[in-house]
Amino acid sequence: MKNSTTPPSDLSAQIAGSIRDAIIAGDLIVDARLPSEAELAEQFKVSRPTVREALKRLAAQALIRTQRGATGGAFVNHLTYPDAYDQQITTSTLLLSMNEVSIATACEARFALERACTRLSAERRSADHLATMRAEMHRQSQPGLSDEAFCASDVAFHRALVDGAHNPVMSYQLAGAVEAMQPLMNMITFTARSRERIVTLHGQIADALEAQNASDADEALLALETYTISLAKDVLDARARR
Amino acid sequence: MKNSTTPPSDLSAQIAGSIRDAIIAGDLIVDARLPSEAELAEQFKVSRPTVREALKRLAAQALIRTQRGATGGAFVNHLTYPDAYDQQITTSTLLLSMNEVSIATACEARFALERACTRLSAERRSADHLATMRAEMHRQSQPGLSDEAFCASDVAFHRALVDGAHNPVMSYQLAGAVEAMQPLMNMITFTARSRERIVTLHGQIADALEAQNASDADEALLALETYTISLAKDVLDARARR
DNA sequence: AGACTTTTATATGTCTGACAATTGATTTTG
DNA sequence: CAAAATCAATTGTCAGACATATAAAAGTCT
Repeated sequence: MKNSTTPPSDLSAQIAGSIRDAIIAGDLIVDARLPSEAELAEQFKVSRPTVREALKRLAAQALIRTQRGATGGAFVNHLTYPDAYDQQITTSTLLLSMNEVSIATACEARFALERACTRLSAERRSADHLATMRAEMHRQSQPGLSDEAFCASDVAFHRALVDGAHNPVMSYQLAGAVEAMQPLMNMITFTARSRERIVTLHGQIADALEAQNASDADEALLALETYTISLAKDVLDARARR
Repeated sequence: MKNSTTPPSDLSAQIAGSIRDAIIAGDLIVDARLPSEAELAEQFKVSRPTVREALKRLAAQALIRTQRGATGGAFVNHLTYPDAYDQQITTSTLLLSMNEVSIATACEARFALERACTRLSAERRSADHLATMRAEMHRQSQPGLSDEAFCASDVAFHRALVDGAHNPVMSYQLAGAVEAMQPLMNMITFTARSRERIVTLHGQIADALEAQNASDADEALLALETYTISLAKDVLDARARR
């Protein structure tokens, strides 16, 4: 954690850094109101536009929110899980798309992390989660489903698996891993045959969780990982031959 | 992933969203130069300060970088792993500190995710990673080490464990989980006795990885999780009695 | 007195116009 | 031809102004 230092230039970055540090250090607690832009400008000896640029930087990270009006101003934001999800997903998606991460590497990470949930999910999954998983499996079985819709349903299935662990921190961490994969997965064309196999494996996972059998779920996830990677490999090979 | 919509207000947020979407969609590739601020202002029918606020938002998320001078401008940034780490850690730290996440929940998530690495780490760990782990264990054994330094060394140990999996996506995902725990861990006072126990468990983990025995490493990690949670519980109980 | 309306103060949101600083490209010069 | 001076384009910063939203205060009517 050393993102507090800023290069000598860029006053707005320095100011944003100062305020961010104050928030992280706890000097500014949640819902505390920052001084007005005019006051900040005076404090930091800069103009208001510069202060505003700094505040926009913080707003982009969901660290503060602003409100207009008489009692308005910039307030330290309560970072909610959905806020954090969004950032996590945006960052992860871009990271994968800009770093030539192979599908194999991404899949390996994703399924390894998902397997981390099986113990807890097998123990704690509620009827709700099982129902969601079954419902998504049903959707995945429907003919005429577009590849994109199939992938979206796949994500929903796995989200239910992860959420079944009833650990919000884990759900948050894995949201990025699972959802960021979607653009990569969308490159794959799913045949009727491959969909059938995937749904079968999903069924095994759901069954194992319902029976609270973590190791069976692990095994099915591992098989799903292997199968997904082989599907992706086929796509890439076909593309290379072209 | 639905962070593209923006509330009707806040022109700079709308513009930032437009550009962000263009980047994510691939319309703007890495290192592509955006139009100058003046041109963007004309395109979006707003003033330059408004455009600048939008660009600062994107810069805060490391989506673009700016350069001054004749051939300067805003360029689509190559999001590197370190960039992503920093954001991940900042977000995770704030999320934990602002949502009354119990130490037990955070620990559970962290160790579950770390156990996801043991299979791969046991298979692929290099001599380098093992050496780092041993070195950190040695540091942790030194008397007179502050609690903070002990925690920092603990983080380094676990980072080596995670990096041993040789999967950068996984390292990135776990950087947040491990480092974000540090502020929580810093609340714990480590006695000589508890340090000894932790180092022993670290030794078991390192030994298991060296022997490429994943399940032993799993077991040691589980024991470490249990022990860490019990230590934290003691601290909280003591604080509650006060 | 109490409820509704108007005013007012304060804050952010946006615009205009200007100048400073940086930096690559161009031109000039030795 | 090479080094130095100049130029041009672009971001960084500033000052001042007006627009707009919003809650509190003041005023007004019943």
